[in-house]
Amino acid sequence: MGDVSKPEAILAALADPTRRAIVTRLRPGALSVGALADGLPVSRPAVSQHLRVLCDAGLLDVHKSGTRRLYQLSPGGVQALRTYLDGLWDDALAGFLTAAKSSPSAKGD
Amino acid sequence: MGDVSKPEAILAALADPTRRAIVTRLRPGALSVGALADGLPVSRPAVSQHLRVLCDAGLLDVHKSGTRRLYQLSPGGVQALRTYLDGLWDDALAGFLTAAKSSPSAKGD
DNA sequence: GCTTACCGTAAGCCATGACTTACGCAAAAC
DNA sequence: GTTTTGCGTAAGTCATGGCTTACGGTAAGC
Repeated sequence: MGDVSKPEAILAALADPTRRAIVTRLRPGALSVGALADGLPVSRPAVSQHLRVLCDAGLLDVHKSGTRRLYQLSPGGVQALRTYLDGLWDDALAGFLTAAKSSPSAKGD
Repeated sequence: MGDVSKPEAILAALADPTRRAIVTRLRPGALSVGALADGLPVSRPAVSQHLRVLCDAGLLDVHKSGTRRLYQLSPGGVQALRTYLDGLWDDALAGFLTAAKSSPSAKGD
């Protein structure tokens, strides 16, 4: 489904505080929608909508268990963002080192 | 200034497409506000506002050079988000492995 | 000193999206 | 078969925030 996990979608998904709270609550393990909503300050339908966004971004995985749906973190989505940040980190560090050379700043070079 | 670089602020900052475009344009090296806005489909003040958000999140560093201000990527901000994702990845993988054991899935085990 | 270049800030407008209630559907319980 | 539980979807409301134009302020150029 949403296994492409583009960094843009993941960043957009993790931008919302409620969605980050959902992700945090899912870190210990999978939870049903009701259990998830029970510890959040929003209604259950709101949680469902957020879960859709998170799943669509590839951050969550869902599997049906009887009448309930268990949501859990998907390593693939997290990995996609990590890869993006690795490249960004590389460029940021290179730029930092370049700037360090250009600016004396009396640090001893 | 914003060297604390909380993951929440960084995620919120990187959620906007324009701000991601700014970050992308800064990957090769530092740029002034005018040069930055010149390659973006928004006005210069809009870029200034985005730069403020990015700086506040700890993702960008600024240093004055005459009448212009050079903005560049800050490794610290990127690192903060990487650290957050490392922990998230750890939990996601653990949950994935636990689920793999619980669900036979008739894949050969 | 005056002009020009470069930039940040303020005020206002408008679209995106997060939340709510109401509804419909599927699977378990009995 | 009927009821109950658990969940997703639809429609509508309202706040957040991204964009614009207008303005003020500082450093270089002449």
